[in-house]
Amino acid sequence: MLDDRKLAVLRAIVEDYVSTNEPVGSKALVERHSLGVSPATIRNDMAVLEEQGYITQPHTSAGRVPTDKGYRLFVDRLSTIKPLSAAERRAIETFLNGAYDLDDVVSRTVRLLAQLTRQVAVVQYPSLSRSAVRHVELVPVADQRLLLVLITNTGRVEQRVIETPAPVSEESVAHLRALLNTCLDGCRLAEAPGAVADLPEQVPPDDRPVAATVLSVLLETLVEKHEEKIVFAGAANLAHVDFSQSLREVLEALEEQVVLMRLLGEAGDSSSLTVRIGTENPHEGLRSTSVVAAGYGVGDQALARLGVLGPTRMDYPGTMGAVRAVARYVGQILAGS
Amino acid sequence: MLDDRKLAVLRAIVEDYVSTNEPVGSKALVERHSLGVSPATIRNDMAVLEEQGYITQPHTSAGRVPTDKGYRLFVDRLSTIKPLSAAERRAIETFLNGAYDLDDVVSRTVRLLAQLTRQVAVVQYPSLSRSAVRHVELVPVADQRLLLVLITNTGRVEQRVIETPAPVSEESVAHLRALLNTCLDGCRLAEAPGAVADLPEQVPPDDRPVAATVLSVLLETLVEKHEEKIVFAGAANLAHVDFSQSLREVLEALEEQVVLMRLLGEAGDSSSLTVRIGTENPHEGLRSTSVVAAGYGVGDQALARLGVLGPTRMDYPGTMGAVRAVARYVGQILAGS
DNA sequence: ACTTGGCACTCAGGGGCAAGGAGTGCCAGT
DNA sequence: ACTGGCACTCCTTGCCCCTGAGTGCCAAGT
Repeated sequence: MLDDRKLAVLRAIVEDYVSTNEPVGSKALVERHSLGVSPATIRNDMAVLEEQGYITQPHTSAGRVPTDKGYRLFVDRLSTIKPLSAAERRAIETFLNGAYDLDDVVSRTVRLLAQLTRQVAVVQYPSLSRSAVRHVELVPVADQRLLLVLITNTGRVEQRVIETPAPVSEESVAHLRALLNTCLDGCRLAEAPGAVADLPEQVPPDDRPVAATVLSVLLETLVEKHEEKIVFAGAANLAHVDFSQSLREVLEALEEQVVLMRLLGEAGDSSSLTVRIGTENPHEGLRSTSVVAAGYGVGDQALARLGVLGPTRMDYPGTMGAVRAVARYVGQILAGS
Repeated sequence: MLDDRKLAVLRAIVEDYVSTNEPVGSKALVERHSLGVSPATIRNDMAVLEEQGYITQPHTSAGRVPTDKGYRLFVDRLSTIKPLSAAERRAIETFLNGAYDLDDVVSRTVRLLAQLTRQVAVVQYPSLSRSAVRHVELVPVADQRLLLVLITNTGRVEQRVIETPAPVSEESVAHLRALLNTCLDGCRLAEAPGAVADLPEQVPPDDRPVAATVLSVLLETLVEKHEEKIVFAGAANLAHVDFSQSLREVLEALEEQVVLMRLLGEAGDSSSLTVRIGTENPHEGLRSTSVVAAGYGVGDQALARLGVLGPTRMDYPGTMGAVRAVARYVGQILAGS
């Protein structure tokens, strides 16, 4: 029902509109792309495309603008992900290689991605529950206070201060620490509750209340909290775009952790690259923005996601290329550290 | 040279302009404020105020608008800091009391301040070099790898992985850890280099290379890095303000850590409340914004600063009240934890 | 020496109007 | 099935004029 030329017309409309930000007319199209037919023919094709809902005109006697549905078709069938230039690859490498801890990796990544795409970048911290334990440390800091430090294989470090119900001896702490490490070493955090289930039994009866407290804090830290740590950068890039809706709504959405989380979507396997266009987004205030997101992680399994948010009128092939490249590279960095 | 009535006129102009965002004329002034004189008189006063540079008119036949100099006079001599309402105080308390670690305190604070003032809030993490050591932990995580964890009296936790030049025994680590804690306990980080200067001499010769490595990493962590960790929130509040300059410039400035740091100014004593108006700001892109900032900390000494950025046309008394209240409260929270 | 009312002047903002131009839909011809 | 021609729509721009808010100045009053 849509022959090749109509698809080519749609592609041309998307490309022109993205680069000029102005409704594109039939005459301009034949001039800028060598379609080999006359404007009138294009007009007929456009009428069909409009009827099917792929494009629309802001008002009679204006050119055409792609609809969300039009962008969707473009992304799915009419475009290919554009690989980064050599210079861009080098930039990623040099910029990310300087990072010295997880915080630094994430903050560099988000700034890099924002700069690369000239849009708003969003990066989720590696999910705790999908990471594995590298080391658990238990340090007495006061009479009835322990510091719990948890280090994951993604370099993430969590700490919590624990108030113990009773004073604990150095030896008890050492014993508990050893037990914890034995139970948990290399264990995925999501499986931690199971791994420590029978731990209390291995503790001397006197220390059981303390052990219970420590365990409950530990599990709470892993499961409940921080699952949703997420940052963004590049808000300045929104400023020169004129949204149909208010810029304020978009900024507000960006400052809500929960919204950001849902925006990136669920982490699937590492290589998944997803595009959400306009109203496909799960948030009201982002009706006129699109999100390009990818999972990243150390192996096949994605630990978390990162992506880019911009106007629906964005350069999808280029953005997808950048997001994919950065996601891969961050994965390598995390694996290597 | 400026009699009482002229000052009253200036105050009225500032207040009206802040609330209406429109140049204020002589007639409107006498109507809204009971000045007891006629518009013509006010006009004469205005002419004087304009000549002296406190107000200006966007164009002939428009009302007057305060200049930076006018706001400065207003802040210095014509206004008093407005205390928060009981409801606002309660809001601060309940919102901040739920925090469970430093990250959480800071992120809650910045969001709270943004909401309270309806502007952009900026909060600097407690400066490392001004904090004191509460505990140093040294954990072997692999054959030639140690994890260094540093806990400060502000609840800040820093960690670094250290590659040692040679394998280290458990005992050596324990010994080194004990030494470090003896030297550093309660010590201000800024004084740490002095405190550990003679530490290598107390280490057995075999362990000296390792000790040296650990020390260099420790000092590097304290001094070099992280000094400038800083966050902001509430960018959405900028959206409905129309800046004379581009919004983009402001957003860009906000995303530069260095600029933010200079914006808040140097931490002085705890109670200092500073206001920077328009061109008094050290950054080009922020010519038409003002910053209200205060130090916060556990004792008299400020550990860091926090503040608010908004258009020069802001409610100074209210903003100053909010910033001061939040700064005090955060200090209490940190001291108590 | 201030203060005041009166008055002429300035200028941004908005409505109305016409010209220009980009783009469309439709139709008849090839 | 494509194309050229043509009438039509309607946004945009520029222009003009008017209105209203606000000013500066002056002369008179206290």
